[in-house]
Order: sequence, then structure tokens, then C-alpha cells
Amino acid sequence: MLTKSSTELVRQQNSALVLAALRRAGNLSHTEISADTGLASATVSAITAELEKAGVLAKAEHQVQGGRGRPRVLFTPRRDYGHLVVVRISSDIVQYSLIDYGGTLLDRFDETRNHDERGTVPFARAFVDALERLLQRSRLERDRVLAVSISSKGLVDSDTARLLWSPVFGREELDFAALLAPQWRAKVMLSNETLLVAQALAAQAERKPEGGFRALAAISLGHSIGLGVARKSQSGEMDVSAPNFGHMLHAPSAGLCRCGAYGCIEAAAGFYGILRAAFEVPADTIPAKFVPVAELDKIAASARQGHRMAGYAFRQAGLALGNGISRMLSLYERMPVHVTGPGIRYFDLMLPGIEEGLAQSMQVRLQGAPEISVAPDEQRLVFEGHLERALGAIDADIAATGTS
Amino acid sequence: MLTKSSTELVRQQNSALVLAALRRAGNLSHTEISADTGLASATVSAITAELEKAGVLAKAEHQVQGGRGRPRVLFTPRRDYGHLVVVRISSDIVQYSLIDYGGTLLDRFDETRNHDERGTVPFARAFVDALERLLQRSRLERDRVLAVSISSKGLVDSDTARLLWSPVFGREELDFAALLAPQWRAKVMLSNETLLVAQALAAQAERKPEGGFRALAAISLGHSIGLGVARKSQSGEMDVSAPNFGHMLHAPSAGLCRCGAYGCIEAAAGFYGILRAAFEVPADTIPAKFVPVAELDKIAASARQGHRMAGYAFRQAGLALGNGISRMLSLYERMPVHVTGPGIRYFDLMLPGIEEGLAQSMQVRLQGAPEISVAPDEQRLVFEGHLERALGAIDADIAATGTS
DNA sequence: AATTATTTTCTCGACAGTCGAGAAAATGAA
DNA sequence: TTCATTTTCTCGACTGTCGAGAAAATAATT
Repeated sequence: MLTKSSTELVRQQNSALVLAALRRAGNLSHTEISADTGLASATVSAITAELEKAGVLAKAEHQVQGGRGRPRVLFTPRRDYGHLVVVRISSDIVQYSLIDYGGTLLDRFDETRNHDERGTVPFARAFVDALERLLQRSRLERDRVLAVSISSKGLVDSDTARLLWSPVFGREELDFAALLAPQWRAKVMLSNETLLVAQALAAQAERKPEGGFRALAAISLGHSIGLGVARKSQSGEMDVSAPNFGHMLHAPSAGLCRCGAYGCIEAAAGFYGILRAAFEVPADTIPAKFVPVAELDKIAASARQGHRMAGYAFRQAGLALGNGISRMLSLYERMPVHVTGPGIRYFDLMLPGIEEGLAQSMQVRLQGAPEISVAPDEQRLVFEGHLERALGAIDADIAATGTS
Repeated sequence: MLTKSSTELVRQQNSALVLAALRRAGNLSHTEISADTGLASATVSAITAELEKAGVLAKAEHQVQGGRGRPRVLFTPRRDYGHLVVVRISSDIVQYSLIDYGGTLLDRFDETRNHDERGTVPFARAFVDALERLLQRSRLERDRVLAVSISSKGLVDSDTARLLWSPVFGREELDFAALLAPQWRAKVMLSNETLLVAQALAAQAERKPEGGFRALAAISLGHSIGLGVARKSQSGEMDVSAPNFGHMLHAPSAGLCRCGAYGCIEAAAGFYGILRAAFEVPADTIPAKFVPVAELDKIAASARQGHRMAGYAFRQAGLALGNGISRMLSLYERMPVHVTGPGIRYFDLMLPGIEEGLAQSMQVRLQGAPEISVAPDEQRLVFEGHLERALGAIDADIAATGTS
């Protein structure tokens, strides 16, 4: 159902518009804001005055020189308006970063995960401690942190910030909002890792001048398989989601997956799946907990030298991906696919299988195969996605609550 | 990107809100509108006065009696504000209906499709002629028709009203907007048939008092397989789409599909797929153009008597559906599934296969199987979906253009 | 050095819209 | 006939956007 609208909502929307423009560009003058947003000059004055009084914006000290006429004064987000904590959880390390409202990195450290102690309880304790440490190192009060943005692989409920299923904790749920609930006033956000990659790539694509961005998919290859989809809705909003692609059904022949089901895409295209196929281990053996990359490098080397089973393993992995992508395109729409993650080192070995898997479907026969490109540096993209998403959420919050 | 807002847009949004409330309820008094929409009484006065002047609304002649105090006056859409034409294209007939702005059916006739003359050109001529006939029978001027809403099975581009792929015309495209472009000022809308079923079911679910509707899927079983998905987006808008489910890849074993690809869901679960499996015809034979329902009834009867291959055929069909649904749920979210179409007569025979196909996936193991229910009377649902969608679009248009 | 041209920013009044409060209207009951 | 009750309508206050033009600040010109 639609919801009622009022003049205050108009201001909220337009404030958000100004903040978004400023976020994209870094700093803009009065006239540039007006041109960018389409708002009248008088309206821009009203909004910037309000935001300046609230301490969100400030006039930049360096002014641009040159040209005649009254010099422009640049508005820019006030870096000390607040702070953001980003936590990247991966299978081996957890990375904690402190960022200011302007988007610049202030501090960062990694904690290596202790593989002996399993379960969410010790992890939760370490997590809360690490956040405190991040504050202390920068002598920052807890309430200056406006948002804590967390990412992990796996299935996530972004509304409530609960981790529903993850490669690390399995079905043990982890409720990050509850973890920080009484002490922290910060907004707690939890996102799937590959969703953030899609978010970052979509933001990059939108910044390109040629425009016309509609949709894009990001696939992360590694021990597990992730998918993020970013699509522009009719209303112009960017709609990002992380479907459960890795454990979508591929074919029973893919064998036992570590999630307990049979035939997941991951069981064929994840690192342990490739290993299993290459060594001709029966497909119903319980998957290896962890596969060192060196191990896979060896298989890849022998595949490149023409070893039959090694090549077959990568081809089967590609086939699972290709079929899965074709199904994804059938259910959404044709869109470019960006492949990322540690598995891209074997992309050349998988590509023939991917293409074969794609070609089988009607969708691809009708509309053509999607563009597939490799996006290296997954970690940077995840971090960019964090910034994009968390700072955007903070901006939306500012616009919503106004100066009050 | 967000788009700029203004006070006029607020009025537009609130007018749409009033029209939607009135559309749902049929007629409402001033106070009821205010309660329903959350708008202040004064605002309701302003909006209804404007719409009344524009001839969209009128005060109903019968007033409700009883109770003391000033009697309520009911507002209702003016039936003669404009008209709507609904065209349902199915494989054997094309049904033309004339509806007024109040949503009541004024006239209807069917044209049986001539199976001898193939191709879009003769069809297009017959289509345009039939529309003219519909006007003449009710002595209606062409410009009184505000929208022409068309439905067909197959792949549709709803933005441009082009039919991209259909069971009847194959890859021959059909551009309905261009067909009526110069002569008709009506808005031309083209929707996938099962999308409309999903739209109608979602509207029903939303009207239920318990509320909390999130998403739903409709699957149509017949010669071909259709899927419609309705989901409520964060912004509260209903987002309806018709993914290419019937030709999503199931498994190569499903055999040759009439679309030319191998392994589509339809090739296993469509009527001709079931026929082929039951008679053990090689899976790469070109599918029958048309399968009479009597033929399938016979197979179903022998399956119910325990005939092995007949039972197997339906089970395989169910398996294809179950796997497909599980993949759909992996890519979207858990949601109830409504099954409709002529194939529901065999639903009991397919259900075991469906359940087996669902149970294989991690998604279902984790979140449980979706509720599956049978929705008879597909044609009525399609028609309701037409009304819901087309009258809603007309209302949105009225709100957008205002009185001007 | 003073003036002029140019560009940017700011300010003012007009206009569109929503809202709350209370007046006006319309009816049944006393 | 008067009073109570309920609904509808109207008025003034408030929030917000917009266009036009004033004010500000600088470079170029005389």
C-alpha cells in the first residue's frame, strides 16, 4: 500500500538528495548542488543552512580559484560529524576498521580467528572486545559511532541483523543487533559479503557517464560460492540482494554439500567440490573442512598440463556455475556478471564449463549470453560496498530525523 | 538515484491514496476516507473536491440510513468516467471484454483462434477488428477507452507492451503498442497471464485483515508452465513479475522442449512432456503441437490404477516443478505457492514428485517447505488481475495528471 | 584607482499543500 | 421546539518549493 505524504516528507527526500549528491562528489558548490539535484537555488540554500546548523555539512576551507565572478564556496560533509565501524568476517580473519563520516579510514586491525574454539559464544565475546579496543585506540566515545556495518558469507536477515547460516557457524544463529543492543546507540547493519561487492560494482557503474545502468550480478568463487544482485527498481531505487545461490540446487550428481543437502552448486563449484572431483573421491563423502589454496593450485597446474580428471573437475565446476547463472537470469533478467573471489585464479579452467552450462538454457539462446568479466580485489570491493551502504544509511537517517 | 520532490508530488501521491482506498472499498464517506488513508479531514475535502470537479468521483445517490447525526455522504468512482478493454489471449480463443471505470463488466465476446493461419500478421488484423467491434456494440467512441489491457502466456516486455516469446507465435515478436499507436489514445498494457494471477492473489491476501503479506508465487500448469511472483518491496509497493520459469533449465534428462532448448521445466512438466514420458517416446523427439486434455486424462486414469510408466511421468513432472520451485525460493525468499491452471486436475499425481523435488534443496531443509495450495478458476483470477492492474494504472494516471 | 562585467550566493514574496480546530449542517431523540 | 450527536466544511497557521532579483565578491577594463 502507498503511504501518506506531507510537506515534511518532501524536505526529507530533498535533504537526502543533497546529501547523496555530496557523498558522490565529495564537495560541491551551491550552484553545483542545484544543478545536480534539480532543486531550485533557494531550496538548496534552505537545506544546506539546516544541515550546516546541524553540524552535518561545513564550507570547505580551500576554495577553488580562477574565473571571474564571486568565488564558489564548497560544501563538504563534516568528517567529525560521526564515525562508522566496519567489520569484515572471513573464515580465517576478522578485520575491524574505523572510518569517519567523510569516508576516510582512521584505524584498522585484523584478528586471526581461533580455529580451536568453535561456536558463536566465544566469537561474540571477541567481537565485542575488539570493538571496544577500536574505540580506545582512537580515544573515541562509544556514542560517536553512528553505525556498525558487518559482513559475512552466508545467509543473512538484513532487517534484524541476524546471521542465519554461515560457512563458519553453520545453523548456529548470531544476532548482532542484540549483541550491541543496550550499550551502543549505533545502527547495526549486517550484509552478505557478495551483496556488498554487487553494491560497490553497481555504484561504480552508476557513476559512469554513459548511464543506463539496469542490473548486475556479482559471483564470488572460493571455498563457498556467493551471489549478489543489484537492480534498479522502477522507482529509481537501487535494490540489492544476496540470494542463496551457493546452495541452490544444481544436480544430484554434484554430491554431498557441507550444508548437509545433496547437489548444491557449491558442492560442485566450491573448492572442496573441485578437490573431490579431481581425486575421484566418492561424491557422498563428507567434505573437507578447509582446503588450502596450494592444494587447488596443484590441481589447476595438472589440469593445465592436460591431466584428465583435474580438467574434468574444473569443467564440472564451471558447468554448475553456468547452469546456476542461466537459472538466475531466467528468474531475473539479462544482466552482466562479475566474477570475483580467490577462485578467479582458476577462471580460465572453468570458463569452458560455464559457457557450456549457459548455452543449454532457452534464456541464453533467446537473449544471448551475458557479459562475464573478472573483478579482482574482492576485499577492496567489499570494503567499498560497506562504505556505500553504511554511509548511505547514515545520510538517510540524518535526512529522516532532520535537525531535531 | 532518488528524484526530487515537491508539494505538487505530495498532492499526487495523496490523490492516488484516496483513489486506491475508494477502489478497494467501492464507496466511502469523507470520514472513512480520512481514517483509511490517515489524511486529515481538511485534506480529504480538498482532494475529493478536486476529483469531483474532474468528473472522477461522484457522491453516491443512496445514502446509508440509521444512526443520529448528520448522515454520511458516500463517494464512489463515476462509472462513466471512462472505459477499459481487457483482452485475454489463450491458445484456442481470444476473449474481449469491455469494463467501465467502476469495474463492472459491460460486454464480452470470444473469438476462436484460427489454427490454420499462423503468424502475427493475420492475428494483428483480427485483433484490431475485434476492438472496433467491441466499441460498435456498445456505441462507444474510441477515445472513451482509457486503457487496453492484454494478457498472454510467454515472455513479455511490459514497459513497451511487446510480446517477446509466446507459445503461439514463438519468437515472432508482436508490438501491441505500435498496433494501436496512432488511432487509440488508450494506454496499452501487456502482461503475462500468470503474473496477473499472482497480482489477483496478492490483492486478495492484502485485503485479509490479518495483514502481514510479504510475498507469494503463482504457478500455472498446462501445456506450458507459467510463474508469477508478487512481492512487497521495502517502500510498500507491490512488485509483480513473471520470470521465465517454464523454460528455466531443469535437467538435461527432461529432453527437447518446443522452444528448441533441452531440459526446460516445461519439457518435463508441460502436458506434452508428461505425454512423452508416459509413452516412453525418446526425449529428443519434437514435441506435439497440441495435446488434447482427454489424452492426458487417460494417462492420469491409468496412473491412478497403478500403471507404472504413467505414474512415473507425473512423478517426473512433479520433480521438475519441485526442483524449480526450490530454486526460485533460493533466489527470492520463502513464500507460499499457489498452483493453478488446467493441470491442477493431476495435482494429486504430481504432489509426491513436487515434495521430493523440494526436499532436496538446502533452502527447504533450512526454512521448511513452502505452503502449497490449489487455486481453481484460473481464468477468473486472470481477469481480476487485469482489473486490479489496469484500473490501478488509470487511477495513477489521474492522480499524476491532476485536473489540468 | 575606479568602474564595469561576470558569476555566485542569498533573500523575499508568491504559490501549493497539509493540518488542527472549530463552525456549520443535518438528523434523531427528548 | 430544543438538544445531542455526528459528519462535513472552512479558516488560519505552518511547512515547503520556486522564480526573480538583490547582494556579494572577484576579474577585466578603462
